[in-house]
Amino acid sequence: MPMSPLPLAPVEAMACCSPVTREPLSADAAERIAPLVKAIADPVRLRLLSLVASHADGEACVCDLNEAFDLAQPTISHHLKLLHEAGLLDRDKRGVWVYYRVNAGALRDLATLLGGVTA
Amino acid sequence: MPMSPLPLAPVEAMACCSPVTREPLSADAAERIAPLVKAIADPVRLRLLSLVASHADGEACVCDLNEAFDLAQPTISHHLKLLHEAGLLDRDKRGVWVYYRVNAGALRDLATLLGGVTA
DNA sequence: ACATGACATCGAAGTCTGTCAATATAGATG
DNA sequence: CATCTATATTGACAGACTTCGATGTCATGT
Repeated sequence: MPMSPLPLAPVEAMACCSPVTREPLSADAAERIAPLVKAIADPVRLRLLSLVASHADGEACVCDLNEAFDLAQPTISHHLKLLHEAGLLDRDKRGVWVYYRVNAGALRDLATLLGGVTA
Repeated sequence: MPMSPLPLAPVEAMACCSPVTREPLSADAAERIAPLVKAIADPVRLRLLSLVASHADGEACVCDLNEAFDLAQPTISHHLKLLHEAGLLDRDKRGVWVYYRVNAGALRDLATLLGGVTA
């Protein structure tokens, strides 16, 4: 399938980076940004993101992540999928294992968007 | 009621400010932070926050906000309540009108938390 | 006192979300 | 090929979320 019209990950579709507090967000922009924020609006996904980000080598195997939670494996898999689809986690399959690493740019854009430049 | 044990707005309950990407978030911390993120994980609330923040004098009357949306008044009222309860919007009733303004500190803490210091 | 206008609260309908058990897939190994 | 192991997908269910119309509250004006 050569360059088919894949749905962009939300993070790639962001107008990008003028803080939300600078000028009124258009309805369209809000609709594009909200799913990104929603992706991290869950305690499990926050911890997953945090675990992957702070893991040695900047990546973590699903097997490691599963152990960190008291949840069924499909549940973790589901949350990882959401984070991946939002563009916040990159996926890399090596052999039988799957490694996730954070998309630093995406996370930075998100922080900026939320008024980061207030400093 | 003198200093009764009011439930803290989520933003006041944050351990505060070490970026999510620095070290693994504890389950407790994640449970405290997630509701805050959830508060802005909706297109309408994102726009409300943005409208209030970018409004002249840094505050906006509910009457102004209602007009900006194609939604019923109770719906806007509901979203404003959520933002207020999360500690992101301050509420100030003057006469018949109610004015909301952003809690800049809360928003900044949130941005920092999401890895703002990545720069 | 009564009416009006601004905003909040309530209750209900429909949709979305988080979770699990069961099952599928796909690489490694015997 | 058969099997085991790591991860993903499916289907189902309970609870949470968004929205609305109806109603309540409170300050102001007549």
